[in-house]
This record gives sequence, C-alpha cells and structure tokens, in this order.
Amino acid sequence: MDLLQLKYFQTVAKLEHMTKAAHALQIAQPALSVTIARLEEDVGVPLFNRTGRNIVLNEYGKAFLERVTRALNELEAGRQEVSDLSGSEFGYVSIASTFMSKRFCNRLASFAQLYPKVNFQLTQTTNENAKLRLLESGEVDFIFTIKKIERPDIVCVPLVEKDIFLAVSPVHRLANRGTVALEELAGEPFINLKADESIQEFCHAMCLKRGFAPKVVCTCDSSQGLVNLVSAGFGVTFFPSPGRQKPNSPFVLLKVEDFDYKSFLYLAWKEKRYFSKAALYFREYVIHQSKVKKKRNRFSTVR
DNA sequence: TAGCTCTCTAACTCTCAGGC
DNA sequence: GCCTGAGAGTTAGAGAGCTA
Repeated sequence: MDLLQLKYFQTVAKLEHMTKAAHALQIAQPALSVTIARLEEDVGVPLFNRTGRNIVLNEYGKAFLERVTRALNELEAGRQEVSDLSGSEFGYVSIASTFMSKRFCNRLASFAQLYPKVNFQLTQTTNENAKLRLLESGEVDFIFTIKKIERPDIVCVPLVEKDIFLAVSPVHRLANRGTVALEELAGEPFINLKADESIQEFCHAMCLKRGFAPKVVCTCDSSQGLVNLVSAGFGVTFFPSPGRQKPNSPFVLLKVEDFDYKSFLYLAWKEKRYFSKAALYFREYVIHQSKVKKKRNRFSTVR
C-alpha cells in the first residue's frame, strides 16, 4: 500500500466513477482500475460494489475512506509544518464559503497583496452541511458560515452583524417609504435565496404571526440572481445588510417595523488542527478587519 | 437493435533501482 | 556502463449495460 494508491482511491471514492477519476488524476483509466484492484487485494476486501458498469463505495470502502482522508490530511499537515519550520514556503489557505461577494473577494485580494506568497484554495458551496463536512474532514482550514456552530471541537467567531431589511425594486409601490409594516406584505411575491435558510425560516414565522404566509415565487441559487430579480421588480426579498443604503444600489432597502432579527456571518475552524503560517495570518487578518469594520459602522451610525 | 459508454484484461513500453 | 526485474503507465480490444 502506498500514498499513490491512497490518493487514487480517495479520488475514485469521491467521484464513484473510474473514467472521471482517471481524468481528474490525469492518467489512463486502466491504470487506475489496476491500482484500485491492487489496493483492494492488499486490504483484503473489495472497497467498491460493482454492479454492471457502476462502481459504488461499499461499507468497507466508506470506513477505509474515512481513515485514508484522515491519514492524508495528517501527512499534508506534517508537510506543511516541516515546510513552515524550514521557512521554505509560506503555505496556503483553504476556505469554503457560500458567498463570493465583491466585498469578500476584495478582502481576499487585499490579503493576497499583503502576503503575495500565500496560495488560496477556495471552495464555493451553498450547502451549510457540506461546508461543515469539509471542515470536519480537514479538507479546508476555514469556513464562512451564517449558521452558528456550537461544538466543543469547532471555534466559531462572528465577523459581521447584519439587520434584515426588505429589498424592493426602485419602482415598487413601497420604494419611497422609509419603513414598512409586515402586514403590508401579504400577497407580495417573494424571492428567496437558497443559502439563507435561517433568515427565511425566521421571516416565514414572523409573517405567519401577522396572519399570512409569504408567497414565494422563486428561489435563487446565487445572490447576484436575487439582486437582479428584485431590482427588475420580479418580487421582493428579506435582505441582510450591515448598514445604510448604498448610493448605487440596484434596489431600495426598507426598514421593517418590529423586526428585531440579526443575521451574522461567522468564521469557523477546527480547534485541534495544524495551521500553516498563511492560515494563521489569514485568520488574524479577517478577524482584525471585521473589528475595524464594526468600529467604522458604529462611527457612521453616530454621525 | 445499434451505437455509445464504461470497466476490465492483455500486451506492451518506459523508467528506475539494484546488482554485477 | 550494462543487464535485469519491478512497477506504473499506455493502447487496443472485449464484454456488459444503458438509451434512443
């Protein structure tokens, strides 16, 4: 059993498809089949169930994959640690996030300018559980999440606090109002963002309290799609925003009366994990920037 | 049923380490 | 430096499953 076999196995297990895995590994498919067969012979049991032309990870395979992932991550951490000690490289930061907003990307870019030797590995997923799995398996250093994770092995730090506003098109009947009562939204077409489940659950419950269920006409995958639909007047949405209306905003934000929900963005990481210098600097940078931002927001509110 | 796709096997090549 | 064996890779082709 060698590292190459384990890396090949991990890829096949992930994709459950020999040809796609071979393509991903940039080798010919037969070479991969033979390697997996040799690994299975070595382990002593089949790791995949082969039915027809399909291969699916079986119970042995699942158990083995867990160990292999842990072992490979541990080796990678070791490599990183030795590399840090020798000062031969700065390392990389791996992040999973739902949103790749302009502000988020600018923040990454400014960090990259500050530390040009740092490499980034970004994973975008709208699924909060998928992000948590990536964090648990050690595939990423950090996740940005809107769900607070309350677990002893995971540290979860709030970065951004946002109020919930109602976003409407500039030509909407309510657009010139500074505030709006929830009751006035009965019958309005709502657009939801897939990733914002917790906000939607709260808003849905609030609407029910006021005697109506929000009429959801569309659920968007991307926040840009949501912005485009709302600004085009296709519907309205509950929108988390850290502060005031931006001058060039494509939609109008209205304060909702008696609506005291705060949305947070958290940075989360596994407590007992080796972090490269790059990852540590990144964590420090993000937390520091969020504190600076909070101070600025307080100052602008006072003004 | 034909055509396509996928996995696997067989035969071969290439590279590299070890022995002389 | 040459030979040899092991291992990892390639291509070609067989066989089975899926789909229009």
